[in-house]
Amino acid sequence: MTIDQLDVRLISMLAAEPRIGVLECSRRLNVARGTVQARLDRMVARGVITGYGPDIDPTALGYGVMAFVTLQIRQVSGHSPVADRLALVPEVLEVHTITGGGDMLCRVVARSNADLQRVIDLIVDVDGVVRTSSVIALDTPVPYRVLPLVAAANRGENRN
Amino acid sequence: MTIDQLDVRLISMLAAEPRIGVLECSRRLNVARGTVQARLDRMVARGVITGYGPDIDPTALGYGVMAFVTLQIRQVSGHSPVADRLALVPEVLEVHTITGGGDMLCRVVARSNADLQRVIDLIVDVDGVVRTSSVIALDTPVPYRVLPLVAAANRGENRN
DNA sequence: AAAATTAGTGGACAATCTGCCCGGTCCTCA
DNA sequence: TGAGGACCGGGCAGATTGTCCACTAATTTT
Repeated sequence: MTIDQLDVRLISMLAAEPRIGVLECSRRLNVARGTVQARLDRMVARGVITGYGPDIDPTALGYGVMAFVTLQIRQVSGHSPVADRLALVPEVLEVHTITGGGDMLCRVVARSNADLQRVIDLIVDVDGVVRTSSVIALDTPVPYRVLPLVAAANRGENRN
Repeated sequence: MTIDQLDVRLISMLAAEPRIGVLECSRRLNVARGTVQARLDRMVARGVITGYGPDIDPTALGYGVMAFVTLQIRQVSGHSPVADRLALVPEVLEVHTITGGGDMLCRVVARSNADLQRVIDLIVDVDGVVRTSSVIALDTPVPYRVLPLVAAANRGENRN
């Protein structure tokens, strides 16, 4: 069992209004406060909720350009050393290794298109990176979201 | 001016321990509580902090497979209708329009490789989608993070 | 079938935090 | 020189948190 209906409502509520707090949640959900606390604790313990960190918008920090960069890695070296180096670049927001022999995909941001060139150069300079190919994100019609998934996770698979 | 040193320390602190609260922050930063509250309010108002929502891990929900799908869109239709349809699929976590004539990039998750096929089929079925090409993320050496960027945003550009 | 475990309820407690107000200081800009 | 803006330090009532407790109900184990 992953999560049940109550969990979904709880997460949705917190996602919509993160400031409300446990007590308010219990009131709206018509359950005891201890129940809400226990649910949250359990979800944190199980890794469903990984944190409540503040969400930062890179755009508001002046990083208005986002791009996805695909890296071709020299086969011999392996991924880790490259990933470690990439992690040192602040503009690299995430790195994934992907299917297709020695490739990686990373999301980067930059202050401008010109600045993007600088960031890409930083990446190219990483030892083991053979070639890069980048696409710029022009618009984001669907920003990152998980709520629909949370709801779906419950709808389908849950047996309680 | 975007953010200053105090903002960076504040964000970093909250990111590390989201539960500490305004008062505790003010103590650790050696500033008045009102200052911390004002800083946070300002950053929220400016859009730097977009929220404090709980961070959900799709893996813990049973969605262990992640992939990036590049869509080729029929030129005539435009992006919005396609994006709207994609938004209806819970497994689609985000959608970007990217450079290169009528293309979109989206991140999707699925319960398994077989399930990924189902999700991709859903995407292909969207009217206006001509072709898709997907890469599976095997590993994520650098998970999404913004803190280094926050620190960098301050280091370089700040004038206060 | 009895015992044990688990989840939830309702209540209580002290400690803490929040939102909000104030007066006063310092600094910058017009 | 004045007006703003930012910060400090303090105070206040009200709300919330973490943490206990005893009790019920349902499920699981023995």
